[in-house]
Amino acid sequence: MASGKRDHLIDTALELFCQDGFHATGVDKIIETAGVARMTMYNHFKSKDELILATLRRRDEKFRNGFMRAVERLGRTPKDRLLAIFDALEEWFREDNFSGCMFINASAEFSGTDDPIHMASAEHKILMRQYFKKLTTEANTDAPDELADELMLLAEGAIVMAYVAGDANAAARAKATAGKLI
Amino acid sequence: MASGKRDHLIDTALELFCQDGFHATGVDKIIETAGVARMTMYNHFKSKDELILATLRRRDEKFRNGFMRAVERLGRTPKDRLLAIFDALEEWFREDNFSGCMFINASAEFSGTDDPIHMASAEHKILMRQYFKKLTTEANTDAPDELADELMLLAEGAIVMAYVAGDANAAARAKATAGKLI
DNA sequence: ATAATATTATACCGATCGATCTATTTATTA
DNA sequence: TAATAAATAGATCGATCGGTATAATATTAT
Repeated sequence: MASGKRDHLIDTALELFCQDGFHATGVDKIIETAGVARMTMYNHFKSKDELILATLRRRDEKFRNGFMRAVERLGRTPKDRLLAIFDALEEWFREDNFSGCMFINASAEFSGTDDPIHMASAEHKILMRQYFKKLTTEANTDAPDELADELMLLAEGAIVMAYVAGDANAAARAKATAGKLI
Repeated sequence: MASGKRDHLIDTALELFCQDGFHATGVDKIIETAGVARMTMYNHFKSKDELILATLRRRDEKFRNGFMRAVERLGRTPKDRLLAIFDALEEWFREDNFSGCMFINASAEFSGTDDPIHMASAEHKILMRQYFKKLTTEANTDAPDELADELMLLAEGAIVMAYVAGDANAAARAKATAGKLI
């Protein structure tokens, strides 16, 4: 069980980073919450930034997998799944610990385009767009590329409105708008 | 000129907060960059959070004014101005110091819905939406409320894609999508 | 000119930041 | 059981954090 501590550290940091942000979450709090010695953390991660990158990788993996499963659950046919995107968003927004998109938040704190953390966030968005394109392609839409871009804009817009403006109906409105475009 | 120092402090902090974020920007750096004594800052602002709130108020004022003037410049008729929204976004995205939406970034660092800073960010988005509704109403569109919401989703989505994913064409694609909805 | 106000520089506070070192103990594996 | 690796607690580091106290200096208005 060599990686048990490492996994636990990532999960703990993931939760704290989502709750309070990256700069606002100190290493002390992470290791104390994880119940792990300080050097254990620095054995697994060269620096706090490396730990942040590890949490982003895990979040991307967990989030995208969960999102894809939600879309498949909420939409039976390939065409239904295009709109199910926004039902999945709705479920996400209504989670009691919803704290926006971790990657948008990470980009906000690490603004440099060349910053590895910012780049990891960009990569996540690109992967989400790829998934959207897969959905539009499987649904046999004309111009699947264009539609994927449009769905992406609506989805990201809904995330911002839900989180920043506290708009609980953002997902539903984005869904209605997507319906017009499909 | 009692408020000269205060204004200068706000402008300086505004720039630094946009560049590096809120938690990452220390009070020391702000006063040093502004060329102002430490106590001068604490005479005008009770705390760093108060200074942050002041910068957000100024940013909201400056940004919305600038945005409205850009829309009027880029679109002659009320109907043109609906699409000019996205030309204004395009200009913004192409600024060399573009660092995303300050209010989205602020929400990322101050996640509590009841946090004054988060609430100020929410207010900005609400005011932007109100402006969009004014535009859709003046353009005599049917369902101006609904269209304003849709334009808002597209605009926010474009901001995220431009900043996080570095998508330079996000504004243009949002514009094309808006064209279908109008 | 005088009184009130604003701004200055500097020292200081306790707390926390990220990170390193050491020495000891606990697990794992050979 | 012996050798190896992982994890522990705790001290320590220099730097920075947000915020305060003080006393001298400018500025402003009466």
